[in-house]
Parts: sequence; structure tokens; C-alpha cells
Amino acid sequence: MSHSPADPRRALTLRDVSEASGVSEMTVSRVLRNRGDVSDATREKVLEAARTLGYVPNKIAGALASQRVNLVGVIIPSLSNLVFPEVLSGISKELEDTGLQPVIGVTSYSPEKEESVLYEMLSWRPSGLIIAGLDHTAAARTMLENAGIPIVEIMDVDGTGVDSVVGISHRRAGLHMAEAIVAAGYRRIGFLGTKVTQDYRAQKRLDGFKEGLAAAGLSLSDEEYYSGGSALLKGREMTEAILKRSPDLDFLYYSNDMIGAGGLLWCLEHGYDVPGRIGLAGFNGVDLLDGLPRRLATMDACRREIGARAAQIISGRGQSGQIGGEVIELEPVLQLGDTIRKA
Amino acid sequence: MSHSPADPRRALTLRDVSEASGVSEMTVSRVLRNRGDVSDATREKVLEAARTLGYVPNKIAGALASQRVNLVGVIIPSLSNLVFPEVLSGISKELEDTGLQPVIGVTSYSPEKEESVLYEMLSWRPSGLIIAGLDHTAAARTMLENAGIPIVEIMDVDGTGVDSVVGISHRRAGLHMAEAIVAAGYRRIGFLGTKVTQDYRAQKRLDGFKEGLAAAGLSLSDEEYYSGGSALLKGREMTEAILKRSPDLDFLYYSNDMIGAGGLLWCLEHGYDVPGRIGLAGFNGVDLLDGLPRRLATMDACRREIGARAAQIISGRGQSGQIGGEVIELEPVLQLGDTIRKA
DNA sequence: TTGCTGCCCGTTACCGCTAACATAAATCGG
DNA sequence: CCGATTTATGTTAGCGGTAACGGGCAGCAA
Repeated sequence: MSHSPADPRRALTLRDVSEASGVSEMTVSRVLRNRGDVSDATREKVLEAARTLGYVPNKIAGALASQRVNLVGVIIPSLSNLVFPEVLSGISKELEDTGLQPVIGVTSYSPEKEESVLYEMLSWRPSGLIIAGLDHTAAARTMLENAGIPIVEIMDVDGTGVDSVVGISHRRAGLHMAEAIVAAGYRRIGFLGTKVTQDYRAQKRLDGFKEGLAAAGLSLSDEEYYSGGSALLKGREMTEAILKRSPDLDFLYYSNDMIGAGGLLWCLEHGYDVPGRIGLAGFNGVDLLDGLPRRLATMDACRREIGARAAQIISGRGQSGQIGGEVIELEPVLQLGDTIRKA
Repeated sequence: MSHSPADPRRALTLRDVSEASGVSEMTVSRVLRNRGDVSDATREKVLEAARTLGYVPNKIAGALASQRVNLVGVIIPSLSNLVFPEVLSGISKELEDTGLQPVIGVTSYSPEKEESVLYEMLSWRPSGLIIAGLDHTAAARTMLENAGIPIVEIMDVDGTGVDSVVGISHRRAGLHMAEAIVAAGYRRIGFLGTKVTQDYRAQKRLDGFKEGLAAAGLSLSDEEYYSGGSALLKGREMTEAILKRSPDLDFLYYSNDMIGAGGLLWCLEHGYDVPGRIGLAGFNGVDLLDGLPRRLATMDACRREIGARAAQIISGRGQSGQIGGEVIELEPVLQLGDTIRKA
């Protein structure tokens, strides 16, 4: 374990490398960033010195001096939702060879937490920001407006964005699901969802769903809500509860696939004829569904593509040459699966 | 939208706030960090000015000047594994009110990617680093050794760490599972796992498992591997394949709960007597299992606690007053569930 | 009054790096 | 063989904060 003469545990700086290789700090900096003209001889010398010393550049200093930061902030409500890791994977794949790096912040569906996470992120002066949802506190919105960097609000297009927006219309997703259910002949429809009132998108889906029912002269026959715990198990419990209370229901609409899957398993075990006697549908299109005994009807939320398109906008590789304020509405695809009877 | 006289889109600095409130930059800095003595009158004045201007401090400059960074790097192989989001949640909860903030990097199980992610992270000079696994490239190990910050390697204790280590012994986890299976009277045992050879921990579990079988004079009767795709579906397909090839197997050990769940569903659908005719076990204790028709035998990997303990070490709140080189081995609990017959 | 203390605030010198400009040596056409 | 480029390197001045220290002023005991 070699160490510099002065202090054995001092962090290395450009100066150490420059002294070790006998050139100026500036030249070392140029070599390490592949910038400007440097002769092959000195380049080798410098790289050699940096390698043997184990030098790691200090990006904090670099960013301050160059006024450039290769970070992209990504703010999402949760990591356990399964949806967001997929969005993230779309983002990081797209950012892969742009030199940009995502930094993740999690809000736990709390607007106050979102505000503080956003503040913290902006204080690192990222070169772009991707944030889930269109609904923020007034302070958060102001920060976004004044940040002076590209902002992309994702997941949702039902509302007004600060800058660019990439997502689907959750209202219309709910609406279309309702239409498909009604078209298939179901009439006594129950809804099962999360209690979290801060999940604006689930709320919008429900609103659209009710709207779709209303257009056919129908309304929700019963509802059931949960919070916390294993979603699959909750799906079972809620399904049992709602069917006990309202045995005449002929359709159950779940706010996400996980509880829908639980409900599906419960119905099959209890001998319900699915989709004859009762129909089921969820939301999201998680690939978990492929392994279930029967494929749950769902609607793909285009998670990976949302991530990819958002990242493209930040990296300036958006298909439109637009400079900002871009709005991309993706179309969620209804997958009937095996739990809605064919009309 | 108010703007400063010079440039409407220039980012705000301490100087702007100091001019707006008529005090020095230093005083503004003190107010915003709650440090040193400032009179209530000026404090109010400064906060007021900062608020109306919408000033967001520049942590890059702050970190450079103070040589302190409130970031903790966290490097994990994947976000879709379900295990890691849980570890992360343990970490962020524990870090919540320490002023420290986790920054996540993902390696996709690639040692080269790990190396570059690590380099990138260290270049931001975080005040601590949590990284999954004990197995790294030589260059990565050297970086870790010379980083000069607390390092915690998590998940795994079968090997030698650079600094602190928090995890379970995957070798012994596999070993104990084998012992339990043998004790329950199963003899013709198959293994189903991922093809990813870079998942060192899965490999160690398998090694321990084989060791446990060998101690009883047994060995694996058949094996089946997969990569990519929906784990639940793969679990089904692999189960079908292995049982077709080796119909006399009486136990299936899966390298994770997800494929185990798929296998369980397949066996139940095809009328297998579980756990009489055939036993099943997975690994991890994901709470998904609670919703399955039968509870899969598994072994809890203590994910949240691993995250929490690692974070404690970084934040200096570890229970031992130790300064580094701490090794915490947690004990995974075997949950027999309903898929191993009671001896 | 003198001197000391504690409170409040300002000044100065960096932190480690890079943009922009300056300089020195090598190349070159006419 | 000279001025005009080109190539390779060095010098200077910050980037936007903060540590460390300095100093004015009020309060107070001697």
C-alpha cells in the first residue's frame, strides 16, 4: 500500500498525478477526459501514473468548474410497486451510452417527501429531471418551473405539465376497461383497490371507469379497499370479503394486477366459473401474469417505453426536434386474457 | 416570474440572496445551514429573501468547500429481483433522519459494469458505500480498499470482505435446506435455477446444498436452468420439463421463490400430491408467497435487516462501537410452509 | 474607566477541477 | 528562411460555497 510523502491517507488529486508524471495538472485533466490535443507519449505517461496511484477524479470539483453535471434525477413514489423498477430499467437502458447517469429518489407517495426529495435533487444541479405524476405541491411545482433544466413528468397525461410529459391517460384507461366489460355483458360490477388516496393515477383510473359505467347507465355495485401487506394475499381476502357481502357481483375490477392475481386464484379455488359466472380484470400488464393458471385481463401501462421516451427527451434524442414542452401520450393496450368472456 | 436584473435565466447563488437581504454571503450560508450564531431578526430576513427568490443551495459547491458529502452509494445487481428493493427500503428507512441520502447504482450482475459504476460513484466522494456481494474484480477491490470511506459488503458472508460485511451464509442456507429435505425423507432431488453464472450467491447456495446432500450419501438427481422471462412462467415450464425427463423425482429445490411459486402452481394443477408425492422449496421468503394456494417452503434471507444494519454501520449507529471491519452474520430462518412433509 | 467575555457578522483563503487564454515548439508553403 | 499556421503544453482565474479567523459592540465585574 504505497502512499504519498505528506499524508498517507490524503485523497489523491490531480496534482499528485501531475507530479508523478511530470506534466501540468491541466494536461492530466485533458488526458483523463480525452479532450484537446495531447501527444501519445505524454498520454501514456499520465495514464500510467494515474493507474498506479489509483487516482479517481473528483467529479464534485469537476462539475463545479465546468458547470456540467452528468446526472439525471428520477423521482418515483415507490420501488416495491414493480411498475417503477421497469420504468427505471427503460430509463437506464436509454441513458446507457449518453454519459448521463440516473439518480433515484423515492417519495413513498407522500407529497411532502416528494417536495424534500426534489429540493435535495435540485441542489445537486442535475442536467435533467424525470418525475412521476403531474400532481405536486405548489412549492414543488415552483421549483420545477424555476429549475432551468429539462423536466419530464411521466406516467400520466391527465393534467397540465410543467415542461414535457410522457405517459398514458389513466382516465381513458379506466374508461376503456369499463366499455370492454359492459360490452361483454357484465352488469353488476365491483371495484377493489388501494386505500392510498395519494395514488392520483389509480384515482383517475377509477374516475374514468365510473364514467364508462355511467355512459351505459351503470354504476359500481360495491367497493373494497386495502392498504399494506402482501398484495396477492390482500387480493384473496378482499375478493372473499366483497363476494360474501355482494354475492351477485358478476365482475371485479382490480386497481392493480397483483391483487387481481390474488383474486383470480381465490375464485378458481372456490370453483367460480371464470369468466362465465364472474369476470376479472386488473391493471398494468406485469409479466407475472404469464405464469398464472389463467391470464388475467389487464391493460398494459407501457412502463418501459415511458421510461425510454422520457430519457430520450432528457438526452436530447427525442424523435421530434422539439426543445421542450413535448407531450407524448402512449396508448395502453387492452389485453382481454382469459378472464373476460368474449362478446 | 421575477428575475434578477442581469440575466433572467441565471441560476441563483448565495450572492443573490445576500444582496436581497443586505447581509454577507457567509451569514446567508449560516442561516441556511442553521450553523453558528445569527440573530433572529437577520435569520428571518434571510429566510424570507431565500424563499421569495426560490433559492436552492448548490450542494456541489458546498460539498467541495466543506469536504463533506451527504451521499451513501449503494451498488446492487438488479432492481427487478424483488430482493433488492427490499434491501433498499431497509437502507433508506434507516438513513432517513441521519441527513444521509442513498444513491443507487445497478450492475446487471456484470462485474465490468460493477467496476464502472463503482468508479463513477467514488468520483462523487460519497461518505460511505454499500455494495452487494464479496466478489469483485481486482480493480474494483483495489478501489474499495483505497476509497478511504466506510465500505459495507452485503448479502453474503462466505468469503473475505474489504471492510465491514453484513449478510447470511448462502452456503449454510443451502446446506440447512438440504438437511431439512433429507430429514423429511425425500431422496430423489432435483434443482432448478438461473443460468446466470455471475450470481455468486445462488452458486454458493447450490454448493452448500450439494454438500448437505453428500453428507447423507445423496446427490442431485437432475438439474434445470433458465434465463430471462417471467420467473413464474419459467418456473412452470422448467418444472414440467424436469418432471417429464425425471418422473421419479420426489423433491424440487428452486433457486428463488418466484420460480418455486410457478412450480407449485404447476404441480397443483397437474394433481401432484404436495408435499406427499413431491416436495418443493424456494429461497428468499418474498411476501408474495402468502397469497399462494399453499405456502412454499423457503428460507428468509433477512433482506430488510441486512439493509438496516448496513446503513447503521455507515451512519455510525452500529450497535458495536467498532470503527470498521465489522462482520455481522444474520441467521436465515427456515420456513417449512406446506410443501415439505413433516417428519 | 479598563479589560474581558460573548454575541453577531464580515473577510480571506481555499476546496479540486476546468474554460479560456497564453506560450513555446514544430510544421509548412512560397 | 520567414511569417502563418498547427500542435502540445502551461498559466490564470474562477465555479459557489464553507472553515477559520478577525473584529466591532454591548454587557459587566473590578
